[in-house]
Amino acid sequence: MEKISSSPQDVEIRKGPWTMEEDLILINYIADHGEGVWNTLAKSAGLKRTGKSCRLRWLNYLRPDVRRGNITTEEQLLIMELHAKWGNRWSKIAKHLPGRTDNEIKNYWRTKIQKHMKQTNSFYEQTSSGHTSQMNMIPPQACNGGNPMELSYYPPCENTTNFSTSFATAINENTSRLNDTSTTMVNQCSMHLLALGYTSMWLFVVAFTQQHFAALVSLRW
DNA sequence: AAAACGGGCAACCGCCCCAAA
DNA sequence: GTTTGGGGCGGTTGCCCGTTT
Repeated sequence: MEKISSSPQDVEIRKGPWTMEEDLILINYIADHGEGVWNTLAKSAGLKRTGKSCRLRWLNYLRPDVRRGNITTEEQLLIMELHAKWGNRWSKIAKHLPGRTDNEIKNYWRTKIQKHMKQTNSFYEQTSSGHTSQMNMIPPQACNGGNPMELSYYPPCENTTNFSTSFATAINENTSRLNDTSTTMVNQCSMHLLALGYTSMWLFVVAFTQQHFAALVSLRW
């Protein structure tokens, strides 16, 4: 597991899990000197680790304000809402959850929420064939600011109020952005019709989700 | 009891950005 | 204007451990 690699300068770099001794060295060094240039810090502290490794260990695990333990329901909803807004911008999302790290949120999303969404998708495939594909086809800019002309996969969202707000905002932003760039009336009309299409589709999605909300929430996380 | 499997999570990797030289 | 080094970030890997067969 733990391995030591050597560079041409014969500097041993440790990899793998951190030991308690290493943790203590890092904590004590930062307590005395504060966070500085991480590469320099690693050398000065006598740690045979890269600066990046030290930084990661400190930020994700050793920092005193790191919150450990289960993600609460409030945090869970916030993560879903912010992910709907920003996509996989984990560090940005983490800034809104005090004490939580981007790594933790990322892991949580991948292990819990993505799993749940797969369950939800299979539920829809079983109960309403034909609707699932529409559920998943919403504009990518609602989550990541992508090309409004492209449709892509996005998982269904239970928090319809928050997500519909962000989606509506995205539609408005997108429409105004298109207005800025369109040079002809024809193009503008086409873009408005496109946005209108998205809005109609979204209204359908909301209605459909509300109709099946009881079934949705009955699914275990 | 033991092997297989799967989930959770810490840690690493590679890319990108930015500031200083 | 170019180079270089540090930091930040998202994606991925691999180990540990509990559960299932």
